[in-house]
Amino acid sequence: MENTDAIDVFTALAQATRLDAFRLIMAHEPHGLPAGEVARRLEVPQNTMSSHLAVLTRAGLVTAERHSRSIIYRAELDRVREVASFLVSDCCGGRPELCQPLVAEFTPCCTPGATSNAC
Amino acid sequence: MENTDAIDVFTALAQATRLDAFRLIMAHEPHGLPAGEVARRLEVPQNTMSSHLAVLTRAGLVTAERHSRSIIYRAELDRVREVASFLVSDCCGGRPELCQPLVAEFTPCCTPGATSNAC
DNA sequence: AGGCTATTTCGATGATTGTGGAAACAGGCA
DNA sequence: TGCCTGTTTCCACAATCATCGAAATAGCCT
Repeated sequence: MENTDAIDVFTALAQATRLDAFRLIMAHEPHGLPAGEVARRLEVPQNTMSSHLAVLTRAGLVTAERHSRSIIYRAELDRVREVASFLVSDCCGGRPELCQPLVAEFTPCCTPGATSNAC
Repeated sequence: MENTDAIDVFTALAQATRLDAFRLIMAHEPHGLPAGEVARRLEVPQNTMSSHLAVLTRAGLVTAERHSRSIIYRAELDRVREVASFLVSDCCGGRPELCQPLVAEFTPCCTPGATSNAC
């Protein structure tokens, strides 16, 4: 993940309305939620919410799919995982054993293909 | 973790210089790095870096400790874990089995006391 | 005390961002 | 076609933020 991608993600989540929107959308995985419903539940005008959803979309945190007249937004949880891994990727100067178990949950032991908790 | 705490963390990381600074400090765990050294390595004036480090500190992402004339900054990786857990805490409306394995690395299986990968 | 180094605080400037009214666009239905 | 609903784009204003020169603070040394 590029540095600028991570900044887009953090910028997207660094705003109260957007953070609420993302968490609301995430709470509705895997069904998703239409844009207007997000605006209504958070009591924000539709056009304001629309621009916030656009920021979340550009950051890769949600995806939009048209369904008749509504546009359904769904969370991209892989993106969260990517950015978390990015943050701790070169922790401790490449000697991860130094900062275990702080990063234990982010890196090898739970990723697909790992064989044990012993990383 | 409060909603506002998460926003402070994301705001702190949503800026190129601060993200670089945090990752640099994290790369020097557990020894830490003096403020001037962070500024010098990232080629940023000391006072500019000082205000950025203040933001990171207020967000709880780093801690400062005076050591003679220098002020040593260290990363608070627990804070990263906290905010990651916060993000996925009510994923899928409290039915986490619906979005496994997306959140597998964040939650139970690798936390202290867990007994297996089978969460 | 005086001088030196490391760091922070103050203050001002230019740039970016959140917000929401108004208008435009897209799709369904009569 | 015309009308309605859901959503986005355009635009402008107020507020917040990043940057950095200058001054202030903190600590060590002679």
